[in-house]
Amino acid sequence: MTVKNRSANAATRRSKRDLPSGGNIPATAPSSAVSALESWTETTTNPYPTGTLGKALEALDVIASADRPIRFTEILNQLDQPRGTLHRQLSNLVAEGLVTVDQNQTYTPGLRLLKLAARAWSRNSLRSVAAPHLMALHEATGETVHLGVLNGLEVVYLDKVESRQSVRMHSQVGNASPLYCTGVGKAMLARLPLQDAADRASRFAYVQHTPTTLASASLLLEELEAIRQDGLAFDREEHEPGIVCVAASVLYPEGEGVAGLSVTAPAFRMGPDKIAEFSALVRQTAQNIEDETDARLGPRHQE
Amino acid sequence: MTVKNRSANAATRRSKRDLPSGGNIPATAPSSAVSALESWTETTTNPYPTGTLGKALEALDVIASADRPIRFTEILNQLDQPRGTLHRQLSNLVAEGLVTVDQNQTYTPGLRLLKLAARAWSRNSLRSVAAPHLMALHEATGETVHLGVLNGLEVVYLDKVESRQSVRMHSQVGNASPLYCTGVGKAMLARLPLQDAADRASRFAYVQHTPTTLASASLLLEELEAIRQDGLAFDREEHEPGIVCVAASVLYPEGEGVAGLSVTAPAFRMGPDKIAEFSALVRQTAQNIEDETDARLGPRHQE
DNA sequence: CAAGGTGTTCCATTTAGTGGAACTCAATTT
DNA sequence: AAATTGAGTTCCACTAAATGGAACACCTTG
Repeated sequence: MTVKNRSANAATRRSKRDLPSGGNIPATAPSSAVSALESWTETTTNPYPTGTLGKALEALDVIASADRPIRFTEILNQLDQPRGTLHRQLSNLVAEGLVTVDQNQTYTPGLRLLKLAARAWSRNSLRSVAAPHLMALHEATGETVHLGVLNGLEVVYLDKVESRQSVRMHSQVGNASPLYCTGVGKAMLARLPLQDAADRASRFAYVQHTPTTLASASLLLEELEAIRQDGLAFDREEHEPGIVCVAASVLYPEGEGVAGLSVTAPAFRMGPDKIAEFSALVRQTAQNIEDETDARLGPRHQE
Repeated sequence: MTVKNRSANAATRRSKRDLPSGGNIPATAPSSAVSALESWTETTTNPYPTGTLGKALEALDVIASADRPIRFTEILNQLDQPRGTLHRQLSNLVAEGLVTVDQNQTYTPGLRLLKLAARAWSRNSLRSVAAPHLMALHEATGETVHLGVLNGLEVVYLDKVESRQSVRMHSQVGNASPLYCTGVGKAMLARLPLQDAADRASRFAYVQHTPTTLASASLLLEELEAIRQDGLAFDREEHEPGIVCVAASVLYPEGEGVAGLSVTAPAFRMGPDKIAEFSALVRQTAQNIEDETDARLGPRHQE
């Protein structure tokens, strides 16, 4: 076979069929080693060979990332696979309901994704434990409350409570943001083992979203130290201009590691006084959730 | 190789590798023929060979359907595949972030599902066109408003606007309910070609959720006729006791076919007078959304 | 410490995914 | 109207990759 320049695949496929390091299924994000699972978080091509599944998901990712129904050839161009192959993969995705085609041969994410995610979400234990606490925090502060979990180099938001929900209702759930410029992100980073936090810190792109966005690993690490001191992280308009937040981390024992929660508000509504007031509430809420997840799992914890 | 009684697989695999009927990728749910894609909606094993992908998704489905983290063997029992095979499939799912394992070797749906679904949802064109209309309908009625789409034998809810969102916030988005006992479901069925509606009607299980649940295909078809007359469907406590709703269908031209929307409320708050009042609003809202999706696609519609 | 169960790894076998090329069908162009 | 391009689909020999039986760890339990 002619190898051409199929860089992605060539780089991807390892010798025969060995998994990350020996084939053992690693507990997800063990929060100490740089997890094998972070791969798909980044924009680079997945470095681990998951065979057919990986290919199919690459296609699915392209379709999901497109901001409109996307044509066959566009997908082809972004993936550098042979036409025949891609076509069959798409057939399969369509047959499985993960993707939808309409008459104009344009592809859109399918409803099955929604169904799967809805079940996943509603059964997520951290989320369900946290929900009432988030609600209480929202009532106490009157501001928007977020719950997020650490995922590679991102926060993925699991839940959100806001008053003026109106049009942008579910906007955040399932969304992902960088760790280095969000309150929840920094709170979670600070909770990681030092080495792990440093590893991740070294891998961010440090896109300057606003004038106050942290611009380098060293600045970030310095701030993490402060966060460790009092258990609170702040977003000072670092991600979106005019938006500030107070955040704290939650450790939950079910192996997936670190989560975080925050109260977010426009800067004009949340001055130093309010921040001080909310800080205690946020810290307390994080503690409550952590206690409850601990309790749920029972005292089999110290073994 | 010894074939054993691997019924699922045996029944699944067709001769060599032919797709549903010749291999052409069919436009999803063409709302006339019984679509190939309904398969995964039902509980029976997927009758189409999607090879590895299909197998992996079966496993994912099992994990997502479980109401708690599930162990390896439990999955194995539900799937009837060799241990080695299942193990490798799970490895792949984990490596791709679709599934998460914790220390106790229990499997949970992964965050990637949420991310994918969130992107799918936020970019869904029907949903985004409909959102402001749903909002308006909610303001006008003060009651909960749903948007759902037809998917095989189910309604999948795409959006929801309710006032007392509190704890059960996103509960419905992505959820699926049967067609025959929901307002949206019946409205959509009535909008299908007669033959198609009859086909589907013959395939429901007709579980008696409440005393008023329609109990047979003939009863359903009769009611569909009435719904076609005035374009409105009603749920008279047919799915949940004490809950009624008024629904109408929306045809949207992007190939996926039929959708529906409804106003839902407790029966005591929505008597005959209110129903009459809301009926007009519901009908009008459906019309508005339909017009707007038409307009969006431009007048290339009659060709 | 044997017995049973559960999870993981190995490897020869063969299935099923691959991908180059040929084909079809439109929409353009000459 | 014939010729050209380009997008989507199909075909099929080739081989990579999935398979699955069996052996291996590692608990837990009697």
